[in-house]
Amino acid sequence: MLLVTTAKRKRMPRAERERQMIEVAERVFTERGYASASMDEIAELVGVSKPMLYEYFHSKDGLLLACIRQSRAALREVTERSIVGAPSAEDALRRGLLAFFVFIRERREAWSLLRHEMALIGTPAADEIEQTRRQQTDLIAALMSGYFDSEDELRAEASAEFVVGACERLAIWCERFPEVTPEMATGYAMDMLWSGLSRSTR
Amino acid sequence: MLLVTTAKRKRMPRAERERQMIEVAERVFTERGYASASMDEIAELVGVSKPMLYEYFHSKDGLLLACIRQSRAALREVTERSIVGAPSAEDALRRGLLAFFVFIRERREAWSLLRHEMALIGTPAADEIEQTRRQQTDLIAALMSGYFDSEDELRAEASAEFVVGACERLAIWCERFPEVTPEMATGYAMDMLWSGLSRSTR
DNA sequence: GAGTCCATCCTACTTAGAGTAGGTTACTGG
DNA sequence: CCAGTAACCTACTCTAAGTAGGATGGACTC
Repeated sequence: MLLVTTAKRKRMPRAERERQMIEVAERVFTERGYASASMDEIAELVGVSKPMLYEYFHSKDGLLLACIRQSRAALREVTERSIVGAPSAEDALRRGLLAFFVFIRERREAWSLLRHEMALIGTPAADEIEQTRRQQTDLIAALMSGYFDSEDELRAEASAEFVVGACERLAIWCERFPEVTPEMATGYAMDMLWSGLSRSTR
Repeated sequence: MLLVTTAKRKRMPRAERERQMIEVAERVFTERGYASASMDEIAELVGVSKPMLYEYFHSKDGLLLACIRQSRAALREVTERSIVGAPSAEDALRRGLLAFFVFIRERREAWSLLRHEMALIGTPAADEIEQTRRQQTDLIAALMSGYFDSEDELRAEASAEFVVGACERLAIWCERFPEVTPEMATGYAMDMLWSGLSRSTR
């Protein structure tokens, strides 16, 4: 008998196994990076054979996509909750930003995963990725729409992309400076977004 | 004799061959995407054998990196030239933005390549990538420094990242709308950056 | 022209890892 | 107790990254 203390590998219902696989994959993708992560390793860590991964997620891209979808959903949830009941538009913006910068600090793996999206450009999953991203920008675009003529929808959408891109990049930058708190980051972003550069015309 | 009309494959000095390889690789990476592009194919299109690619660029990552470096340099050159002699800071900003949005429309391949950067996170080349990116933000940061207390260097740097991220994302968005001219994109970005959202406090 | 040196270039491999064919076993409801 | 099926496995194939070791054009001496 080789198995000594190892609890005998049990069968599991699909849903549960799926959750488990995503959990492990999230960790491995984050640690090794998408390209260097191997399906064999993930399978082994889950305690299951490789074909199971393919049965459930169809491809390596598919597995990454599932992880990303989950992280996006979590991020969206957090930001959405943060802005309900904000007394003003300015306040809603500030709260949303803070929620975001807190998220990227506390849910490291989730955020790291979202940065791997780009690994999928040029693959069939690219469209799906665009969808998950839209989730984010649509929320912002809705908030934005109050600021522009309702006809100029293009501008509202552009502005939403602008904000999302700005904050994502700022978030990546923050990782290099642990002393930059979510509050500080929010401050930087808020000043830029709300007041713009013209304020200090000296 | 198998070679009929094919001009006999000539030997070339290293520098020239290198340029040729980068040129081909740029095209292939852009068309197929980084992951789906194969070194064999690139080698064949160059008219050379695979070990030559490795001799010159050491790895697939290395080849991509070389392409990216070149594109970044081109982008930097264009934006830098555009702002010399601008009469005001506002004008410098506008000119720089316009130059950028023109670049991404006219130099499709170069720009597409820059979007593939993320494919390298988690690889040894990641640091180098960060360097090429810094090129861009440093330029902006220098412009920015005039707007903030000289002590608050952190804020200047953050703002530079903010601007770069915002514009990159906006540029990606533009690709989906051919009717959005570089001038319009510049307008959107300029309004957000210069005036901010507070202007329309209704 | 004949010899020699080295940078350019090649053929022919190894290896890692994505993805698959086809069969086996544990649980579930009758 | 006996299907029937969902969960699972072993043992492959195949593509593409990366490499070992050798061949060759051509520039430069003598």
